[in-house]
Amino acid sequence: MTANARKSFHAIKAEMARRIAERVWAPGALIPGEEVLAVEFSCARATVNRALQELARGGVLVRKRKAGTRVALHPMREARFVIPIVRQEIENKGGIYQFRLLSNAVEKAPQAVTKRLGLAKGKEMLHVRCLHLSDSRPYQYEDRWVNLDAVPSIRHETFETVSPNEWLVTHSPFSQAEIVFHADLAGTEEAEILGVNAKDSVFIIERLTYLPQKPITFVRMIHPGSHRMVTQL
Amino acid sequence: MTANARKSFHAIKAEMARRIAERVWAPGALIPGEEVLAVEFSCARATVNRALQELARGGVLVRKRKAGTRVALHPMREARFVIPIVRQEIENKGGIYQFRLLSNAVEKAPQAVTKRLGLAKGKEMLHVRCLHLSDSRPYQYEDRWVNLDAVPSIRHETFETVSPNEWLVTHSPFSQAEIVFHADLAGTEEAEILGVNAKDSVFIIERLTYLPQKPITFVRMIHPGSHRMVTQL
DNA sequence: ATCATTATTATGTATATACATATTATGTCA
DNA sequence: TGACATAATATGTATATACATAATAATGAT
Repeated sequence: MTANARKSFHAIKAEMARRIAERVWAPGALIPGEEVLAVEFSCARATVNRALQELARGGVLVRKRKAGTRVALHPMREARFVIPIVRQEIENKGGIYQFRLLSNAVEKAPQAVTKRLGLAKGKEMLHVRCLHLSDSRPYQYEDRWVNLDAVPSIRHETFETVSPNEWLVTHSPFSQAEIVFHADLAGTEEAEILGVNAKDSVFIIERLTYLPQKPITFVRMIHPGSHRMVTQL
Repeated sequence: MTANARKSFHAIKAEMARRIAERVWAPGALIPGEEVLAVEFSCARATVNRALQELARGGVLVRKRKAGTRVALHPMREARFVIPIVRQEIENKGGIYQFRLLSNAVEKAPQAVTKRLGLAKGKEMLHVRCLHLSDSRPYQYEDRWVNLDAVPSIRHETFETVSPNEWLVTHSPFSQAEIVFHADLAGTEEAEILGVNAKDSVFIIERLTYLPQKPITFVRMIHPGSHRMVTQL
């Protein structure tokens, strides 16, 4: 049965992962070539190749042409966070989602923003601030600056029914993004909006999005310090 | 030239990404089937398949058998953080790495730890605390509990030259892990160790690692609030 | 010996083909 | 009409084959 069992790349990948986990293939060791493994697993080289490539992408193997494949010495394993829109995030956790628009105006952007986006100092941008609530309790304070040149149509949006977050997701694509996580202390304004004490810790996610050569938006998403971002790997 | 240009799945993937970004393929829309695309790009279906699968994995496409492929409506794009060992992280940033062992003893683990790992309350575990420095300045305070049943050989390790982090990476594999990010205020002890003021914000990464059915270790990695985790996508 | 050139080799990718599988659409019978 | 079996279909995967590419090893000329 095992001899002629269906040899899917999943099974092969799993078996190879096991060998790595159980040190049959030790860290740093060179593992057999694709041809050899294909014979061992009695499958096509392409199948082995796919399994190996996925493991390499996961960071447990390091592959180099001609040099061969070896077990990663320092498994810089990648943690993958899925970043959904806030509404989904809240609803997935079983909360009731609401949001409150705090302000929506065209203003001169502060230098911190224009600099990050590579725009001219003092540029007029759309500044939208809103609060996302889960079960009527503050969940995330969103402070967003939008480049009007990139998304001119946003100028006439009122954000009465749809949050800027969601509006942008469905109206403005992006091709590149930079995400930063860090911790900070709540300022008095932030604290008041989030309903926490000033000088409490907050968890901040900053996101910059671009189209090639065109900055679109800079958001600071501020969570109370109790917020937890979880991922499995 | 374009007609007979080499049609790699990379190019095809890029072109499809462009179409999605520029709304040629709108969010939620059904895109052509693999066969059709293969004809359009004049390549094999397998090549189109690979491009589509990678885009689906990135979260911009949603595929379902028989139903076809459509552009994700709410692109829950995944952010991928590579989590290297601290030493590498510091050295990559051009800093000089050092670490200081703060304590290393077998103790009864607090309930917060045993509970998270699914171990018996009051279990004896190895408790190792150390400080990682970048250019002689505190970078990360590592507070770790290790399940001695899973890694008995760690008992006799002194961690004089190699940090517990690195020791475990090279001596104990894991197959599953859970990672949590959050923000908090520094306690007096943490503040002193990290050289920051008590009640300053700190950025905390918690990691639990397991082998199937066997908890290995629980670590709290505490950074000064100024720490930033960055990723591109 | 040193350096440039060439062969070798392991991985990377493309292709045609075949079959598997999940899901939807269809049709049949009660 | 509704329940259930059946066909149709798009994606998913496996395979043999061929060639591309990167990196190393071997070779030869100076």
